[in-house]
Amino acid sequence: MAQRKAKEKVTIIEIAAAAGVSKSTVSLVLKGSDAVHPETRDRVNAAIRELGYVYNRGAANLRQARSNIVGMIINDLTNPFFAELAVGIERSFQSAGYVPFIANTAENPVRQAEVIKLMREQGVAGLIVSPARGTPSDALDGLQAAGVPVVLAMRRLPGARISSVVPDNRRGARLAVERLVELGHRRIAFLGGYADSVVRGERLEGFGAALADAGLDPERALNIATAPTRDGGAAALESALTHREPPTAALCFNDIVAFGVCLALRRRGLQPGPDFGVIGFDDVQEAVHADPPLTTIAVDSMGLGERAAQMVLKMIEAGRPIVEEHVGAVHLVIRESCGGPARQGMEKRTRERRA
Amino acid sequence: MAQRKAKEKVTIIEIAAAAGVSKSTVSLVLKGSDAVHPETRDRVNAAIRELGYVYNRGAANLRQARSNIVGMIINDLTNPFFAELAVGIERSFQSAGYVPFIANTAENPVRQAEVIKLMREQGVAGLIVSPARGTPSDALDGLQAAGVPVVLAMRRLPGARISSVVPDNRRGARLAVERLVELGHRRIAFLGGYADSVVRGERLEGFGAALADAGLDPERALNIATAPTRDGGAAALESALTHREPPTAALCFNDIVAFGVCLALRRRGLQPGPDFGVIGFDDVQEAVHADPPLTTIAVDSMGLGERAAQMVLKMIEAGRPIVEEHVGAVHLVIRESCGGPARQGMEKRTRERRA
DNA sequence: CTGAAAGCGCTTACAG
DNA sequence: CTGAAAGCGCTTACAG
Repeated sequence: MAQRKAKEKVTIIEIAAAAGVSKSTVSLVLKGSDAVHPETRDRVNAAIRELGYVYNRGAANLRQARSNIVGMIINDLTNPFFAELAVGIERSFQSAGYVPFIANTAENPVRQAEVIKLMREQGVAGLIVSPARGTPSDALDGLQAAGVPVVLAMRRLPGARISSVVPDNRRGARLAVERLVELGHRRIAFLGGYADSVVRGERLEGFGAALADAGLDPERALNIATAPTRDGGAAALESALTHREPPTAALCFNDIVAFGVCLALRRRGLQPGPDFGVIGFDDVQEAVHADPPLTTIAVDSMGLGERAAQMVLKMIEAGRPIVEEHVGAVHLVIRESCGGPARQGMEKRTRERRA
Repeated sequence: MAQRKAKEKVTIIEIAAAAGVSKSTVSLVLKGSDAVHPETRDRVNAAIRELGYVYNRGAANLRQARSNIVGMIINDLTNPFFAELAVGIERSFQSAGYVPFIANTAENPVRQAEVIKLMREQGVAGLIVSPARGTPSDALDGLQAAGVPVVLAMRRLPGARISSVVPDNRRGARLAVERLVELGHRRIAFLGGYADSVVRGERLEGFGAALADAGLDPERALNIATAPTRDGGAAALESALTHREPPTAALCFNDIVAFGVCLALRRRGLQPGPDFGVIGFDDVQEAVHADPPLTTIAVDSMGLGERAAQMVLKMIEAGRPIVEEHVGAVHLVIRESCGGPARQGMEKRTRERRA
């Protein structure tokens, strides 16, 4: 019995006794109230140090009926793009005095449901979720109905009335197409990504709109859906090139797909850039080191994470749900994979924030 | 007041009333006790569903004096190598019925100390930490003394009596050197990584021992410490090549450094592999897609994560600290960057587990 | 500025 | 198999 824990747990009662005050006073000191005499405060703090007191947040939260823990649920933590989102979120919450907990769903909606339940049982004050693929649009309804602030990050849930923070996918795709058109391309394909992905839908929309604005027919543009992987990208390119009117350039669903496209291109002896224009999406860390360095649409995932956290914080403060959609700015980072001169300046601007 | 939360919180008291039983019975149902009459159980469960009851883990943990939350503290979540570790840990804990929470320290020992404190206040039943660079060896002493199971992952803390799960760095380095020697190299350098890193020390030890076994003088081998980054790798290579007796191959501190070395090599018109042997360490996801595909030492980070979780679980169950060191197997993955024929078979074996 | 008392939502013996 | 009572470690009015 005594060996279970090295020490008995010390509570505010012991602290109160040691400092010669009441529990209430200790509690006030703990929360930094200035209604306590400085000398008393020092005495209490000394006792806390001496006895090795550890604050019990569970007990505090129970009484307070509000917790300082917030959660974030991420679809794929091994993907640096989402890991950065998580880090941005974490940072904002931490500096606001909240305790952020991260959970990973590995793109599994079932696991996601479990994690949501757990977070709720843990009494989170708010939640940010980057939903797993295939998340039903009512997955967060229970939480919302219970008054827990929720915001969606990176991926919207069609049909759900939930705040979201997503990059401007349409505009990003448009910027890419405009660049390609500027370089003289007329047959531009959209390559890779699952057909049912909401994000892909948005990117495809921007793609089509930009094509139309350039006087090109979106209907005739090749649109090939595949897994959002390197292999998927390679397969998409192969398929595109067998077309009777093969494209001369492509906007890829994301950078990973673009890497696959470049790979397949080189396998065929074609050089990404001069021989076939390739533009990615996301500007993952690898993009700048790829061969050739990838032209892509930069999405500031860490910044979006911070924004999402701020939205949750705002709702917690307001004490009521606020539904708002934040669409984050994106910009074209010109490197070498789309042909034309690489402009070092733009690339620097994006990368420096990492340091 | 009524608008703060959409619903009043429903507790087991309401459930008990609705089901016509006492609180205790509801509690038993909640924990799946089989001492409750099936019919009663169903009645309680129905009430739970109808009233939208949410279990309050904080309250439960308070009374139980044991919690089901476990924590993991990761030095750099944006590094996929560590993200995979986290995912492995999470998976094991989850299937054991624990609620794992992840926190990121961004290699900052100060932040790490805060996070440790927070986790402790939250009442974690156990903790896994992949320590930030520069973590003092007594950083976890408080937790340990309080009887909280702790295990170190990936990085040991010299001088601390804490369980750890780390890859076999010495053996990995040895395998790499043996391969290089086998390919005919005699002047082999060790490139990159911070000089004060414990991991680097271990890898360097294996490097030296293997050199000695091959009849080469470890003292004469070039050993250049730099930041563990691409730039660091490139700089290390440049510096190595200016040496009066330049190496013909290198074992790099990790894969990222190796990428930098390859980059610098190509910049000089040298081809990694045929012209200069390069071996990395870790086998990050990028390694297989690099140009050329990187020969490296595979470290199963997800597997190490699972192992670390099991150790924590074991300690929780035992109710007392157990100090043990697990050294995870590593193996050489031969690709193209070290010259010689690439053996596809071996590579496959490593990669398939990801799927 | 400080103290006594009640209560947050559960679990845990202990009766029955 | 079920119920009444106490208690986990805090915070919160409310007195003084």
